[in-house]
Amino acid sequence: MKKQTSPELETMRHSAAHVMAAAVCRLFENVRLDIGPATEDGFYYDFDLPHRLGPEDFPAIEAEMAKIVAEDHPFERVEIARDEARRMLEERGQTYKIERLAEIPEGETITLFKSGEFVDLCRGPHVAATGRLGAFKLLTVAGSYFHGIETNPMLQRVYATAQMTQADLDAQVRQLEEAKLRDHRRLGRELDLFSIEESVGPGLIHWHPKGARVRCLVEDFWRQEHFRAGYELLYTPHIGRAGLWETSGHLGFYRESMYAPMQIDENEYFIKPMNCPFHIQIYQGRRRSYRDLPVRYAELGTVYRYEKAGVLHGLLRVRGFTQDDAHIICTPEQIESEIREVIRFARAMWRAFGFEDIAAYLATRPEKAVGEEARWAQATAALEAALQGEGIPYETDPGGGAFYGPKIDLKVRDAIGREWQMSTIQFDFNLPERFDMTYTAADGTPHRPYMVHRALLGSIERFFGILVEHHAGAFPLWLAPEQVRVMPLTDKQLPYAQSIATALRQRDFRVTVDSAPDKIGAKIRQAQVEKIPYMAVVGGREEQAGKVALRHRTSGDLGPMDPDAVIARLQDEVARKGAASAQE
RNA sequence: GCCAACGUAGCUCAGUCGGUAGAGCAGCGCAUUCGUAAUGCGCAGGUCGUCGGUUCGACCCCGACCGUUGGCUCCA
Repeated sequence: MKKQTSPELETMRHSAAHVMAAAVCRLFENVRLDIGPATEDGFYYDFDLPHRLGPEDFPAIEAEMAKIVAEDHPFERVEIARDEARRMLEERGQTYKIERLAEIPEGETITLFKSGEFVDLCRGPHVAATGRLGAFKLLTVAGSYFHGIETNPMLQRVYATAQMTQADLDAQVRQLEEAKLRDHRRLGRELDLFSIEESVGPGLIHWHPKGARVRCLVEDFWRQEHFRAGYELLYTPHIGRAGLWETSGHLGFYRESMYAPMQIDENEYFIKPMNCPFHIQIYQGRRRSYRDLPVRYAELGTVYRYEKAGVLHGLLRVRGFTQDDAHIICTPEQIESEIREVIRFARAMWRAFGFEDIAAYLATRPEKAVGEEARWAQATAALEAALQGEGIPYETDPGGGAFYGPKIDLKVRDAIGREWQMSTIQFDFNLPERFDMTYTAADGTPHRPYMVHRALLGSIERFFGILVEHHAGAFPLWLAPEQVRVMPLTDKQLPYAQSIATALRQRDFRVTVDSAPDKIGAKIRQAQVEKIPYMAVVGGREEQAGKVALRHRTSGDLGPMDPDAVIARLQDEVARKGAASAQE
């Protein structure tokens, strides 16, 4: 996957951030600056000032920026000694900048950038002069902790965007509008897929019939593919005793994400934030031989995690969700082929759902880690070899792994170019130790198995949200909650319409009949709004000929067809799954 | 949790200066039986997020709480 912004654009955006900061300094008193980088789709600048910035300030700031652009100040790069920089910042009361200065490593050249009266400690680069900015627009203001640390003071961050030309900016605004139309929260309500009820609680999902139907289809497919790939499926409880979570270590380092315990008889129980301890119990239920390995346990396990109120977001970030979890327990000899299988599996799964563009991130051993170095090395090598063997482009994040093992995260790109991380393949050197997991090797002695957590879809809730956005609510035929709507032109064709619906239902299609006394145009509009893939219009002509006039939601009128031909066409499209949807 | 904005009918939104609310769509009823994205007429629908305060009087002003949105942090 390639970056979507060019270095020129980034430079221009960063320069725009300086201009915005300069404008804010002109308009308000006592502005202390932090930093103003370019981002993937714009830029921001963090300030601390007594005035509370709000959208009502934007027109003035934008106007001042336009003035600075018109003044066309050159961006002047000045190298400066550290002491001198410090003195200058102290004079100006730029406390955040002084801290930033202290973080610059010894020996690195310190530079300032001047544009008119505005001076900022900055590495650059910048455009030649403030007159060289493209089109820009302020977007929102948000709070942001200095350095992103909660105990630090909160700064005011102004988000903005900039493009080389006004046309590009307009295009970006259109793209934002497009994303808004695809928003799964909006479509979830409009298409009656799911809801979140204030009376029940935030972050808790209610699947309505249509959403539940899609989920069911996703899960059926998921189960079928897992059996085919040699997994065993498990169901495990939703709660477990405190002792279990002590052994697993969750109460030690994960407690703030777990819900308060409940007292049952004399014991404390916790609702599960993860499925792993239960799977391990099943593994531990009897002695395991090397001949039993690999063990592949999979579960659509619903877990509950406390998420801070401010981070909840539709289906993408919730408090109760269903992981498509699996644990692979295997010998050292098996790990490479097992990882490779998982990657293949993930890719096939994504393809079925219409996602082709995949990239990977390999995260290696952090400073603080458990487990022997040799195991880390072997596991990391296995992950890398599998990525190379499967020809998946990847970036390495050195030291980015969890303390308990290295991992690969797989990201997919959706229909409008956004990247989503869902699959994760994660070694765990911690739990096998804590639970003292073993298998008996060929030599009769106990050995410690390797354990891998993996999720393909991530969470069913989140995956469903992404699926809705990817397809803009127009599910491919195999997933559509309603696949065909039969529409009699008048009441006279109602019995014939029913017979067509029955014939399709007998072939397992999801069909309804629109028997409302509306005109055909209104029925079609309704079905289009509901994003139903096929409409079967039946009037007097069709009834006479024993046909239906098939209409597709994007291709339009397909003309009269024999019911058998319709069935053959739909069966073929269902069989092609994601491949079919890509053509739409 | 923190910063900011927001919360009016099922949905989208209007509501002037403080004098207890209105539209479109959806719903329901009646009429219409129609050829590929909206047939007409009528009816009904609200503790203005919740609680408290100010006021003769609060959708409107103030406070607290709940929720939503955009961020910060973290992640599936």
